[in-house]
Amino acid sequence: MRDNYYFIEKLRSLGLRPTKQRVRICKVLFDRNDTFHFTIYELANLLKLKSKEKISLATLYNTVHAFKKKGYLKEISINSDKSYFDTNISDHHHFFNESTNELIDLTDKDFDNIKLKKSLPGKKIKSLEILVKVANNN
Amino acid sequence: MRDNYYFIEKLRSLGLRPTKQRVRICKVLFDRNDTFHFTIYELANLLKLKSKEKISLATLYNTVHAFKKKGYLKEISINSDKSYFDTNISDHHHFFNESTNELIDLTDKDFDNIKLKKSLPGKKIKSLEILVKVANNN
DNA sequence: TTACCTGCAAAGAGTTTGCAGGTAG
DNA sequence: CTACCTGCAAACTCTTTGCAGGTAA
Repeated sequence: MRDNYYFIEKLRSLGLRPTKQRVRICKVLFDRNDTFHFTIYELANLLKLKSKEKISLATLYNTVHAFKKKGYLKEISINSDKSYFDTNISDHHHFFNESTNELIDLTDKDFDNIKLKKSLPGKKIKSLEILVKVANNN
Repeated sequence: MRDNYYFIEKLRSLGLRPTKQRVRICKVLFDRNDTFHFTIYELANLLKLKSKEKISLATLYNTVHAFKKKGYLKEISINSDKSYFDTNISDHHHFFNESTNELIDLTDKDFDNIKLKKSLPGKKIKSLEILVKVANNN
């Protein structure tokens, strides 16, 4: 759907050098219709499926954090032993299935108006995230 | 405010043996007017201030998790390198100050009605937590 | 050529675990 | 007495870092 050139330009526009590792990571993360959630470990596995040329863990961490810093990825606030990232960078919320460790997107439209009536003097609001924990019935 | 006997009974009522370590931990966590947020490391420091008799890290982790399991403590969902716990076990929400790693309570009253309009078939909602990330102006 | 990037291995941080000895009921 | 609890050290998992070699501009 998107060719290497698209991601090379995208990376350049973010101020990141379009190395071949970064382009490969982009293709795994962004060359698809739907956004998705992933851990570094899962990303490493997706990359393995696509190509035998290994990308080192250090590079994965570097790249994912660079993407996050540039706003190309979001990190999700879940208390977990690992970090979860999201290719959906719009303001939105999540279901977290505790039985399966699965994340599902929620949008503002899934809630009646969310309006925070309190503010903290001298502090700026960076984000408002709702996490709805669910578990399988059984 | 609360004596050892209070906590011994409390622990028994939770189905936990009232060992002297657990009673000491209870006094640090619950023998006060206000609830508060803490990490295991901070709890260890609070205990050090109260007494020279050390409680091992393993026991702290065991006890905090036992308390959480029994509903005597809550764990807060923040993406962080460490786990944050809360002696306020009521349903509530948080500001998280990214500049200082400080947590501040929010209640339902600080929001206009929060009403989730979506549900997942076959799944039960366990909690709904809002995390408002803030940063210092400057 | 210069600043940035990659990859390996080692280090680091927080947390969990195995097990021997101790304690509550 | 028996099940549970504590404490130490080692192990584990995820993540970060130092540094040497490589690559983009």
